[in-house]
Amino acid sequence: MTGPATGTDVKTAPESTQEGTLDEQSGLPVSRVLPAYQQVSNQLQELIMKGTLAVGERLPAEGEMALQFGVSRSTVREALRGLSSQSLVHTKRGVNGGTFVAEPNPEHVQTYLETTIGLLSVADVVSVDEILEARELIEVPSARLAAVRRDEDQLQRLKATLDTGAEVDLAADFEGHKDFHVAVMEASGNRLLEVIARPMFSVLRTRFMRDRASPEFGAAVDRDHRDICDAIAAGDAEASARLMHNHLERLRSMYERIDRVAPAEIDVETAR
Amino acid sequence: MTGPATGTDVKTAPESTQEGTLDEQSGLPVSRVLPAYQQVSNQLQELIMKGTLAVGERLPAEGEMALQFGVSRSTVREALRGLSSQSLVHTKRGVNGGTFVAEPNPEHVQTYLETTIGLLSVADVVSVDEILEARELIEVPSARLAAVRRDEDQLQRLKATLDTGAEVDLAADFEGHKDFHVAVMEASGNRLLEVIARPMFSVLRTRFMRDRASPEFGAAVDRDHRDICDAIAAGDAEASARLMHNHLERLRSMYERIDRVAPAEIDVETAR
DNA sequence: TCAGCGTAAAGGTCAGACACTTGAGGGTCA
DNA sequence: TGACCCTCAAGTGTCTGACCTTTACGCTGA
Repeated sequence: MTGPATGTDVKTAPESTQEGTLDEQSGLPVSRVLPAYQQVSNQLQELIMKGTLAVGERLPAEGEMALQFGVSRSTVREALRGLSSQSLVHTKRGVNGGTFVAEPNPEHVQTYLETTIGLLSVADVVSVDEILEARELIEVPSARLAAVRRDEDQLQRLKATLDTGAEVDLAADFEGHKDFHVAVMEASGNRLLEVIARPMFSVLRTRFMRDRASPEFGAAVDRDHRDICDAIAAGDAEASARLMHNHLERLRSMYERIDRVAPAEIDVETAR
Repeated sequence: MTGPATGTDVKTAPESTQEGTLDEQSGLPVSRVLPAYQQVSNQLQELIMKGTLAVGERLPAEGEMALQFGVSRSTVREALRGLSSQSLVHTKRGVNGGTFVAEPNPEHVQTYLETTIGLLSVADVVSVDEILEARELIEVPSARLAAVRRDEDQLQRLKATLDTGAEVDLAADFEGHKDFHVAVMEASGNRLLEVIARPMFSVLRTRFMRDRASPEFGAAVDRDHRDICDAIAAGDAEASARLMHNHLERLRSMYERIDRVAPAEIDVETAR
């Protein structure tokens, strides 16, 4: 079993700890000792990152870890809460319950990025323009890749996001619009890009509600989507990229119009 | 003041809670009630995201929150640990200490992404190829943007990453290589892209150690950097993009060669 | 064979106590 | 008057030890 904690008494190790802030001989606002829960958390995180604790492996029970680290169970629990909110571990109750090393999961990353980019955006650390630009940088080449790589399955799913016809209600329609872009990302065959791009959609969608968009606009968006889909289906990489570019330009102009009318109206739900 | 917690007794609200897993009528592995610390954490997070709790604002003391939420202090602390490990809050000890809503900070996001992408990579959820591809998608247009947007300051910093001459030791040299790419990202003027791209550098650097690269290779890399820098200085967008593309191709071929020799050797520190 | 029950292991929660940090305010001395 | 030190209090950090809740597993009896 080789318990993960190597009997390192946490308390007796306040030597070379570094904090989130500056340190290094300018020692002004830095308290030399990290809280015990931080140290425990760091040590466990390191063990996980190094692979010493394999994915899926069960950590010792909280009480045992407390003994091994030489701290109380509460301290261990606080450390664990931090790790679990980073999705590095997850816990199960009951017999055969315990704390397990979580398998890395893109969805968690997306959730995190969504809230974080959202916060960066409302705090104006990054502007909507920057998000739009980043989105374009990623989505245009993605469309190009999708045209070349998409398999039959992905193409079907892509088409399915358009198949809602014209008679469905607006809400579902706009959900479909988002799904379209997600489907393109998926067809691009690069999961990392997908993980990064999806949160951007969400943030933009949250910042601008769809209700501002006119029906004609919605129709234009729909047409764009169909054109892009056709290009991807035909395997025409350049056309896909070009059409996606134009499409995003259209969206950008809409965002800008909305932003002029109601600058930075936050948290209103839905939009494209 | 309006305490953030609206007196909602956590315990009396196990109704429509949803868990991270499935729910919705397939109720097999889902326990209906979220742990109290989760509920507290969720409520606080919502207050922060909605802006009800402003950035920099101080939350009530742990004991007070415990009263307001109707839970024990330990439960509140566990909730807080989760939030603080997501960098949503931070705590300070001493008089005038407490828990404060953290201002969104790109560095935290980068740290998180670095560990996460690293894990996704070693777990083979995303391949090195995908990271390289994503990097290229982001860095090539970034070079293009940098050529157009860079101000004098950024240009100086960019040049500074090259100025190490030829006589410095290898380690510093390779640090400089990384700095070069960071400087290009910075000159692109899009902080979101920077936040996303930097962790990719780090992950790649961690997966491949520099020692495998021959000296001639290092020289070639250096030449590439200088050429790119010149193009950016000249404001030649297309040349910048093209040169960056070629440069990344060169790097990719190196990564591939290394990977053939020593597939997936992890955590050896340094590389380009 | 199978339903039902009991049990024990492990996480979840609580209460209360004490230790440690650190800014503020006041007092002292030059 | 001004610099320094001391003390105090608020608030986080940590510990202890108890009890509750969840849940897989195995035993028991029909």
